[in-house]
Amino acid sequence: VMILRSRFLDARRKRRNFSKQATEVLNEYFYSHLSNPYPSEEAKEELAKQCGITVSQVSNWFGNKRIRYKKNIGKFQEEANLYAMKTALGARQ
Amino acid sequence: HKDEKPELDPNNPVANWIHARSTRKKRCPYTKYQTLELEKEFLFNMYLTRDRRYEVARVLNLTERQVKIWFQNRRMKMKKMNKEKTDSKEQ
DNA sequence: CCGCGTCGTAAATCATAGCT
DNA sequence: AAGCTATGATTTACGACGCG
Repeated sequence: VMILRSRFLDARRKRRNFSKQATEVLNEYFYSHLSNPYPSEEAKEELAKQCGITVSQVSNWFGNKRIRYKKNIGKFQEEANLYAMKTALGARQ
Repeated sequence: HKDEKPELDPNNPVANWIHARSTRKKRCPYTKYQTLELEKEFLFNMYLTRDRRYEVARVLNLTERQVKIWFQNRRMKMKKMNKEKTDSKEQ
């Protein structure tokens, strides 16, 4: 318990980038809902659980992602194609 | 197919997103002094009376609308902080 | 109908983690 | 190691909707 507690406090003191896997999950949702990338509260909770982050952090991530994507779609084209392909392959099974 | 969304323009995915109106005032960060005074007022009471709002706005050179919105945002911030505190407490 | 409440968000900005 | 950029968080400002 103390370990978990101190880990939480440390995490607040020092921001860490999210794990590769977490970012993967968030990007998959983002690009597979590109025409409406606004997860419901329930969807946010599910994403938070999958990513091991809080719902607030999921909201922050989507807010940042939407505005940064919109501001420079070209920069994200490669990433968009990658995840589009990923979900297309995933949909086959 | 599971295309339940009426995709209007596949070439412009952003078209359907929420966009701020062009008339929206650009965000203008408040000074340390303004923020400090607003925090002091918030400590005094989380909700403004009409004449406190007028007075705070006058002293800080903000509009009454800005002061009103600052308090609204500040209450939401407090709520978020409380939630995080209680969330970490249980288990 | 008004005015202020919350909720969710846009957009700008802040802070700094982590590359190059 | 320094500088730079990407990334997560926070700060203003609204739109949508609710209540009295």
